[in-house]
Amino acid sequence: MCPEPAPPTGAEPAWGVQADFGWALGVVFRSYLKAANAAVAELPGGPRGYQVLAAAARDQPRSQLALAQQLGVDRTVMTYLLDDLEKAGLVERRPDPADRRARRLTATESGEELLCTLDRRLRLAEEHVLGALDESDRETLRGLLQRVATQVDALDPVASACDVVNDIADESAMPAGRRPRTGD
Amino acid sequence: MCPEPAPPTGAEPAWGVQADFGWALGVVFRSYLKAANAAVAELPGGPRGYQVLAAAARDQPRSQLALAQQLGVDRTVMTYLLDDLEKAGLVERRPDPADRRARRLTATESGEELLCTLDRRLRLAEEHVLGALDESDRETLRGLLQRVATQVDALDPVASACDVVNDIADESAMPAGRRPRTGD
DNA sequence: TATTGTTATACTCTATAACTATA
DNA sequence: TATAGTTATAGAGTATAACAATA
Repeated sequence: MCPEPAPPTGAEPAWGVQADFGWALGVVFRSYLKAANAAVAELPGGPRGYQVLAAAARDQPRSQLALAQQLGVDRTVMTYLLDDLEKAGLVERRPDPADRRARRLTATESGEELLCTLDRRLRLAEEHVLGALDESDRETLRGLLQRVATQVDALDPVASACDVVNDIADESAMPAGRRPRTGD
Repeated sequence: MCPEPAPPTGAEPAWGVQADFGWALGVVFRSYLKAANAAVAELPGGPRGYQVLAAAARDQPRSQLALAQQLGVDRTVMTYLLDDLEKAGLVERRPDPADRRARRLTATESGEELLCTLDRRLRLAEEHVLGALDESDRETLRGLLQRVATQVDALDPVASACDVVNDIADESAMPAGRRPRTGD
């Protein structure tokens, strides 16, 4: 009395959770995160630090806040991240001549060098995670993820996907008597 | 002097991070996580609670520990999760007749009902996240993720991907003078 | 008055260690 | 002695709120 996510073959034992999108996405993400973590372990801030460093080197963000929003982190976290990266001599905070409240971000030479190395390692980590696929399928997966991510990011760089579910929650009938704090 | 991830077209401003696999994967994952969070917000333990409930209903795990390992969570976390789910009357811990240390897990009727509803909502959340793709591309993406996840999960249900990077770290030349605590 | 960035504080999540009851 | 489960404690990561400087 519930269509169950329909296991691919139906013969294997212990399917259940394993058959769904969320599970697969989570496994792949955590696996990549683990590899990426190891790849950039020496960098203050880990993978997040990498994104900040990469943005500083290539996007030359106009302010800490702008970068924080672009990466979907709190602006206070950005402060800590930059403190550590600057202490390590990888990025610099420079005053914005146009707005003395804001700070421009740039990568030092040392930062750019390190970024090169990290890029190479991350590429290897990525290929390790995608080990199950041949090059053609990897390209396809990368492309599809890119399309989804781009749209999601365009719709709402950080939040999104959340309001929708409020509608979903209203639409779908609850098992009666169980409908706790919605504003939680 | 560094091959840079090669922006797709090369004309757009502010590419950088946006062009890489890790970024796309992270955006998609967080977006789905947010939607899933909202979809199962009323369930103790959120998405993790859902996975436990689903496993209890469909896999009938032989022990808490077995399920914890299958889901990649600490066994202490499993205790908290089950405490809350049991308190809500959704799952039951029953003594394993074969091993009086272990507990069998089953979903209550109330739990199965709720699971139905949540499955439906998660399906909607998933489709919302994949809004950029037509049905055919969604199938492709699901299939590819499934293949990658299955292999990753088979190689190492929890860890994996980590040792590899130790090799990577050795292989790749560091910018000299910068090679902090490896055992961190 | 609103905004950028910083600091201090509190909260959540997760992991660690110690304990029990079984095997 | 080793294992399943629980509990208590500590740590990392994150968010909240208050503040200073500037717009």
